[in-house]
Amino acid sequence: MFRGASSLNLDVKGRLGMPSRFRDVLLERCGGRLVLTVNNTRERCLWLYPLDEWETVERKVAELPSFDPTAQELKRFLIGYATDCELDSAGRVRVSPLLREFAGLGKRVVLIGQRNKFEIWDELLWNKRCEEWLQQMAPEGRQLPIELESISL
Amino acid sequence: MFRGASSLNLDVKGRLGMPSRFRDVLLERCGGRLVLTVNNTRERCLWLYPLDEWETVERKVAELPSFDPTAQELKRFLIGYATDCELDSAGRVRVSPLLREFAGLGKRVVLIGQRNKFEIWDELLWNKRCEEWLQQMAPEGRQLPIELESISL
DNA sequence: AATATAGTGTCGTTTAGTGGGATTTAGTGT
DNA sequence: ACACTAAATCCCACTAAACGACACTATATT
Repeated sequence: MFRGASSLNLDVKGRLGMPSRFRDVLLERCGGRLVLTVNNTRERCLWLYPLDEWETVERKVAELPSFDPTAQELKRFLIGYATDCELDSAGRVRVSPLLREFAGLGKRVVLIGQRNKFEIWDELLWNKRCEEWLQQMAPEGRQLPIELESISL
Repeated sequence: MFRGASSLNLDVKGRLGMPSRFRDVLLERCGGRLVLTVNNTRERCLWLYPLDEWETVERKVAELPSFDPTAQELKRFLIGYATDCELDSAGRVRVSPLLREFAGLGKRVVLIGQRNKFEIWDELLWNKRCEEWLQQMAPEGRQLPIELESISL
């Protein structure tokens, strides 16, 4: 399972070097074959899946009801933007201009491990969202969803 | 279980020496393998878990509902920033620049034992918050949550 | 007072991260 | 079908940061 944040930069050719701690795992698990797509749910970032994991996700999404507009859109974006890619000899993946544009990726990006996948954010955007999140959390009387009220970490 | 506060400093490379009283326990319990992440709930500090303990926490967080925005963000931060680390030969852990920045850690930090985990604070921030807490606790008629009303210390 | 040990700083080696050039491939127009 | 252009891929090289080992100092302990 993937975790941890890394601050990285896209080079002029749009390549993103995966942190070395993930390379061996990815090579062994799926031969370095990955799928890069967009996250169109609330946040503007990219999702990076190992190929095998992607395939189960894709199946799940494909099976959503065909007449629900929300499901349709999810399907259209998630599957529509999904791009196969492979780690090069230096452990990098290429991020196409289309995907870069969608997520507003500049030179500096942040890679966030999220268990079965990674999220890729523009660094400025990520920092901005961090600030917003922390401010939202601050108020004393904040209403928390029921599951969080009682969680102990 | 971990208790007690220590005032320590990060060296120029961002390494933090664990107080010796914890080293043997940590080595024995989880081979010195730890997970360092952010606390994004109201306070700005880092959390340091023994690997085994972290895994149960991660599982709890991962199981939160996927469509609740608050739970989503909790997951994004807690798991997103979680960094595996290991005690070096001198009993130190490296704190990445990203994590240092998030928690505003300067040279002087405070390590607080909190039973199943540690908290790591910038010392100045910690002192400031201590003052604030002490002042908040003072008022006589302060409203306590129901669970605290009846606790016996 | 002498010894041990915790805490911290420093040095040298390794490797991760990144940039750049050369070759190949694909796309486009004539 | 061929040529031309642009982009993608491969390969090598450089730099800076991470890692491991060692050393020093101050505090605590016998």
